[in-house]
Amino acid sequence: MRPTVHDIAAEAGVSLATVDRVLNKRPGVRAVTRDKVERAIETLGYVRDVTAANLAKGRTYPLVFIVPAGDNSFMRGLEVEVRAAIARSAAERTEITILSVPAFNPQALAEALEEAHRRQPAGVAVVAIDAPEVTAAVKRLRDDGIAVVTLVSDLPGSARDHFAGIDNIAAGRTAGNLIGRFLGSREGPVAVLAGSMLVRDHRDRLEGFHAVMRDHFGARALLPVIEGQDDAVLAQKLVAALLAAQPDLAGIYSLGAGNRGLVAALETAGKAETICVVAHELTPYSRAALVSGTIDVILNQDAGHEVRSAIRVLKAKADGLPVIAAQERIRIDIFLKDNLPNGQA
Amino acid sequence: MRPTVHDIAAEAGVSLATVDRVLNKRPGVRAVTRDKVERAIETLGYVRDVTAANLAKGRTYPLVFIVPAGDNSFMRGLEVEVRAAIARSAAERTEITILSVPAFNPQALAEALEEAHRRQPAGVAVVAIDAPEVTAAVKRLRDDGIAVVTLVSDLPGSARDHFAGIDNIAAGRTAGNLIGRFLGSREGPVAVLAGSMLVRDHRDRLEGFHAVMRDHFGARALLPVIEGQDDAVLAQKLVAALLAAQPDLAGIYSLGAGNRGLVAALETAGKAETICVVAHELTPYSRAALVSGTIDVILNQDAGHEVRSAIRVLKAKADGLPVIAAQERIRIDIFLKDNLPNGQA
DNA sequence: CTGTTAGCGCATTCAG
DNA sequence: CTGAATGCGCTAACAG
Repeated sequence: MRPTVHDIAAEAGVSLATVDRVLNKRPGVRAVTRDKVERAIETLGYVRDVTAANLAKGRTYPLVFIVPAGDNSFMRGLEVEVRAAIARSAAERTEITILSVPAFNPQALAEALEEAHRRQPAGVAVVAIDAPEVTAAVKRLRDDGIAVVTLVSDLPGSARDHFAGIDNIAAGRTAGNLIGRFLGSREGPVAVLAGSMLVRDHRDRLEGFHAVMRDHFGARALLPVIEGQDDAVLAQKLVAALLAAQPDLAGIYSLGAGNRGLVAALETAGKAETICVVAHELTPYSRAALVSGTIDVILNQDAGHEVRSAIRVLKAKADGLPVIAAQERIRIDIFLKDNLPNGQA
Repeated sequence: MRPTVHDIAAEAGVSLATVDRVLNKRPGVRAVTRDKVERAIETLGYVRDVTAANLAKGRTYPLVFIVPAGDNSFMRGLEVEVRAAIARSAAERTEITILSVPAFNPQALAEALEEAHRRQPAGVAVVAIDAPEVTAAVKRLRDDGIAVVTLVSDLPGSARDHFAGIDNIAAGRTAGNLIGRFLGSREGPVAVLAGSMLVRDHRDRLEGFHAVMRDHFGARALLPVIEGQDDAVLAQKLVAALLAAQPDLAGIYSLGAGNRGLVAALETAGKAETICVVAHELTPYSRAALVSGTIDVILNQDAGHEVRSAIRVLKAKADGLPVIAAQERIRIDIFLKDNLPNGQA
């Protein structure tokens, strides 16, 4: 049987309360006494039973998640994962509230952060927009002792505690490498379809993509970026125009959402098979297009992992505990039709 | 505050003990009483606090992991993950023993399973070899009420409760698709380096690979499989001979271990840059070769995920609880140099 | 500064 | 068949 607080109390010749005080680094213990207890902890090899501690504390963590509204499938999937986390609230001692905000609207996001602030939660997770008013709102939260984690899209240079998302520069590089190699010696330019340069993740992906294309596939022409606002209808219109204007288009990197529109345009133009397409995020639509062959590769971030990581980090920060960075790293998944998971999405 | 056993006892007008009896489906409760309690549970929306239950029970799960010995980096990484799980034993209420056995030796493995049996654990996780004596030993464990999970390599047709590993046919297909597309119109045959056809995972990968090459890249010549016994020295010798015999070799699919030997042979022959190589398992060696460009793609299974999944399943089976299959699915990771995680491995 | 005591939510004797 | 009482390992008033 592993040692308990009783054992260390006996070993040190003190009471339970004193042991608890040094265990939780609370004041009101003489240095000598503290030493005795710490020695006992050491010699007995005591490790605290966290679940028992939580049971006794009865502590819960009120958290707020701020997620963009709209019909972006990835964001809807993200919200599903947050709701799944809500379903686990009891076991995880969390109380999660979801705040929905219009997409690509810095003003609205800043207001949502204020709303979150008013609720005085232990932490806030937010899909960020890279804008000064957002950075300012995050700072106010932090100044008030509320932990902040950016989710999916980061806010570098802000006071946020942590970013729960993928390395988007690496994602862009991966896309470039795959498109470059898949096209091989085949002729024709490559286009990029983005959502908006207002969000950091899209900017980073573009940067990584351009870097690889420049360094390793310099002969390949790159067309100017198209911004589809992550909107399926707009994306379809823009891509249709692109296909008409560039009959010899060889590849498309779709680094944002709106893949439904992209796929529709490709299929309408009868180009589904011939153009090499690398897209982001595994959703029911993109999945179908991968299986049918319209999309060749999907780069994905696991929204479930991101949400669970954000919660772990938020709880740790709220308790002033350190975070094991390596454990919280979100991986860039690569899916071909052959390694598609059978499950959800 | 969420309802507790006390609340439901009060609501149903019975004692705690009775509530506990129906909660844990123990006998000795009249149907009427049981109904009353179940109704109370329903109306109050009670959900049991598992951590408190575990605390009260003080139950632990003795588990045995059987892992092949030798200098196979992947297996050593797997063992590291099992040791990490041992470090978490306190929190997870497990007591894990590791048994080491010579690789590719069905006889030795069957004996290790007997040794595990003697310890009377709640469950056994085993990297299987597809052989009758192993299947028989697994059956004896199961007949004795001990849960069995195969790890990494499965034992289809046996009595094992679950397989914690990837879909190796899909992995082989993925490898075929990537090699086929990367080579494009380039001429030259493709070779396959395996460990041993004695283990199911290698056989499955080969099957998937052949299927895709046949169906989608029919023009590409496939050389007979080379078996390197997952041994670096042997693999190096065999690959060196292959390179000498096939000067126009275009690609290699390394579906087992022994990548150190493969890489050494390629670099010695000065073919590191020119031949397209797809290999399995991210280890320090394969990682370095991916970064240097000798290996083009690494397919990986996350040993940490596999170990954690095996433990979850073993505990659930030991308690007679169902397993959520989708949640325990192990994904096939694809790594290019661009999306390599910075962490371990 | 230190000790006593009473729970947290649940499981389990042991009586009745 | 059912209930009262006790304890799991830890925390938190409240006394001293």
